[in-house]
Amino acid sequence: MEYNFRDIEQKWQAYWKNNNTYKTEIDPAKPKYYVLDMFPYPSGAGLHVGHPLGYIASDIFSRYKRLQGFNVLHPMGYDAYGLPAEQYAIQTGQHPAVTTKINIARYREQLEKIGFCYDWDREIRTCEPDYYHWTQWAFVQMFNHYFNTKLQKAQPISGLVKAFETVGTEGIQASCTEELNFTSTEWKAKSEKDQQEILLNYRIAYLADLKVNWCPALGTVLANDEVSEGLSVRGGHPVEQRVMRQWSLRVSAYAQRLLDGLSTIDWTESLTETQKNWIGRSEGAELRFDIKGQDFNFEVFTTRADTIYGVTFMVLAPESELVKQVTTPEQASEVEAYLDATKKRTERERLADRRVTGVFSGSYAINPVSGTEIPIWISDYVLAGYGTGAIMAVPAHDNRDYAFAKHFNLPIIPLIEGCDVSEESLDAKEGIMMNSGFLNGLTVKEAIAKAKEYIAEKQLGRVKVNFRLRDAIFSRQRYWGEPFPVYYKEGMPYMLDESKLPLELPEIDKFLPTEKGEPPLGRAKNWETQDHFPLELCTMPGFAGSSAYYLRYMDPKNDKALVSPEANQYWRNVDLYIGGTEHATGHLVYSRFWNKFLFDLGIICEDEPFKKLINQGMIQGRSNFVYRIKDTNTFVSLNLKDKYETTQLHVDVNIVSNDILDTEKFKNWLPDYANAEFILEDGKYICGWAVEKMSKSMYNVVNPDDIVEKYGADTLRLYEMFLGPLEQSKPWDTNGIDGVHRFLKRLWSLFYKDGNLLVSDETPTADELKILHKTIKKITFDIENFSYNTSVSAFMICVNELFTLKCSKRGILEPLSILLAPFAPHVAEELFYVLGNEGTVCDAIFPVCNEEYLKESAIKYPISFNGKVRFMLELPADMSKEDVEKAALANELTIKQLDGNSPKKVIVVPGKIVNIVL
RNA sequence: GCCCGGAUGGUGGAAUGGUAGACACGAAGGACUUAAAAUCCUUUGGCUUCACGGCUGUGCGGGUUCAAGUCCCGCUUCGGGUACCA
Repeated sequence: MEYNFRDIEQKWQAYWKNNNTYKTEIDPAKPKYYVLDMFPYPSGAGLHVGHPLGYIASDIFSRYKRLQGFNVLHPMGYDAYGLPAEQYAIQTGQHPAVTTKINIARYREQLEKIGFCYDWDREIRTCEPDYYHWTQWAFVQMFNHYFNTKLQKAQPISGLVKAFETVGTEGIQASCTEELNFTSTEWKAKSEKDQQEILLNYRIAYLADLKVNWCPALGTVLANDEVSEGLSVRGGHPVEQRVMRQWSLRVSAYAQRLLDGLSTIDWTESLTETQKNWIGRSEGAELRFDIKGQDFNFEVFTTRADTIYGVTFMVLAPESELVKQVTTPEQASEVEAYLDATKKRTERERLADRRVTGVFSGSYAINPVSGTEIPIWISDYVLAGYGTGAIMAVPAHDNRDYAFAKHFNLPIIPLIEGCDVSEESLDAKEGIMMNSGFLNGLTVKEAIAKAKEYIAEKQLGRVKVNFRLRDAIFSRQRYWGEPFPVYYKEGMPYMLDESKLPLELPEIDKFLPTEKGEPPLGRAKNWETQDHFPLELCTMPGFAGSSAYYLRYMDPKNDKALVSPEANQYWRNVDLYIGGTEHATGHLVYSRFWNKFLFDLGIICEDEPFKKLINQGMIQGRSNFVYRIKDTNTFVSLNLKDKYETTQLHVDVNIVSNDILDTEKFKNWLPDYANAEFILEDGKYICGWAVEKMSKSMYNVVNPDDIVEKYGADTLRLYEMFLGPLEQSKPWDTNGIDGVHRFLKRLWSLFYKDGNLLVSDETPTADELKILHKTIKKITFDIENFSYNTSVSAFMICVNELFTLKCSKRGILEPLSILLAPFAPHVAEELFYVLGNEGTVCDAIFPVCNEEYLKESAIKYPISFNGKVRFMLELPADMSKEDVEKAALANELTIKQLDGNSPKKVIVVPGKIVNIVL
């Protein structure tokens, strides 16, 4: 009987479905384990072979944990809202809900073919009302809470209102957009509208006028992580800065907790680093500068308080509100012109062209420490959104200030002994201070500390921590997203009552903005409350639905709550999360924020959502090339191409095998090539190759369905793991897949020969047991360490050795089939079944290594001289160190090597090696 | 610029400081076959030797060590992230 993977895989996939093998329920008798994949966006292109890499890895771990007796939660769903479906809808008129449904069906079909152990009863789709009900609900909670900076947690906004009523802003410790000051009397005197406006300054979900990334091509604003180098991450369209009234989430309030939490979770170092940089904590001082001849002052943030004596000018961001106040009448027209010019420049232009630009405001500030007068300039190299939007410039020790000073011919005062600032600034925090009054003679490090102390003591400012992390802009002027549960009364936003949730996405006639330029929801009929208050026209961004989806899997059908306390307390949080690094500063920040917020509310019991996180590498494409001789339809094989003048052309990798082109398929591939002729080498056409991004245009996309069709799901699973370390990026190269398939056939041949079952009940020999237990040990270790490529090797070695011994004994093959089940579940099920077992291999018990079987009676010692191995010497395993040394020295080959000399030293590592130093 | 991660045969890759190249692909040779496929066996880092063997070898240059792909220092180079963040 042949290894008929098609029948086997069909049979067991049907069995799993019919027997609910992967249905998961709360079971207090068992320890839980939650394994999660980053759920996919169901694109129209379907899955390519890169997608399953992480899914296979998590599937192996899920199955392994189950075999070890854990109650494993391993769900899958779809991140179903998003731009591509809507762009497609604009082009074709096809409703995004329809295309999304089709795409999901395709994904599901592809995923099922690979044999994952997902509990499909828990599937979620972010675009379904019973799911986004809870996205909207969470938003309402964020609106109703503020962040208490003293408690470092979210608190009901009602508490803040109470405080305003009794003491005003006195002693308020709340994260806010801007510092406000008013008394309780003032608060009470305000209109409802004004009070609401003030509360927006504190709410965790708030509406505010913000400088945002506006993408005209997509017709929407984007969050910081959705923009890279002035272009939208999706589509690569230019992005410009605009001030718009937008919903935002006060993620920045959680900056410190997001940072602290990183040390409590087991993520890769590179990922925690990326998040740390994104959060960007910097410790420094906020320093107050008076303005000459005026009765107001302003503050700057600096991490280099030690350089206060080197400040030769100040710079304000063009958007800073101070600009108006400091501009003198004489400079007004020049400043005006500059502001106009900068406004016209897009973010991209500013980044591409780093010319030094700026204008003098006409005013002078007073150095609070030295008392000197320093000019105040305006320049776009200072960002309005960071710190106070104003800086003190120290050209000698900051390269940006240096460039500015050189350009406008401003003084440069060096502050470090022996430094040369004639060509460039000295930015490093090292050296001994000079020209710095009370700081002279100190090291930079000491000076920073002393200066901060001084500033605090003299009340010139205060010690301050700044974060780079910004609030997340939460409005999108698009259709295909969650509607906000928001209506407007006198222009102020109010939340819908929870009983009105979910607020369902309405139908519209066209997926485009209205003639008035409103978002697409402006087209919806009766888009208002029962009392005729208008509803919000924006929808939520992509990360809204993905921020708490892992919680919903715990209790996906609950219509009373996001997750019940029982389900949450049992499943707690994700034990193992596998996905790509591209979410490092987006989803993985927002999810942690969202989780912490719900934790503050007592809805969930864990402060961090993902305990352990592994990033699978990207699967790159491996493109193949053919070489057409110029002006002909003749193609020349790779190693002969240099003899001709050729053009390199991409060829579909699916008609190439082991870099050999199927010339007949090539002729049928594209009409142009129907009459192609070939110059072959050794009767074959060899293609060139290169590693490129996997994309349609490179003709290097490989569909997992094709691999499953040709080799079976088990081969695909094993091969994807065999390709290399999980976390490493690697090209998809089908060249090695035959070896993995051969392995399965060889395994099969231990069970069957010529259609007869070979399995016997004979007692296994010591050698056979050693092979088995060596493999158990290795596989267990490798799974725990996610070293799946070496596991596959270990299986191959095991089967090769059993094959050599012609071992078909049940006592070996049965544990082996269980061991293999996480990796190749279909064939494992079948083999487990033919061995006479009932039910599924999923309910078996993972074999445990018995060290007794691994004991060796003899060890082959490599005998090395000065570290170079010269020969092997077999000695009893229990021989003492001294006896090993004696035996090694007494050996005639040693005597020959020594050549009459006596060794200087002999190193014996018992069980390992002998090194003789000459 | 800054922060991470790499660099090992023709290819993918393996190697708790202890025999570098496991396992696999590819290639070469052979068996079976009318033939092909499939399967099985042998060889396969480089140089050298009839052979035993020897020399050399993990991007480059140093160092630590009885022993270095592995640890340390200094480079080269390729990926990834991030950036007027004061």
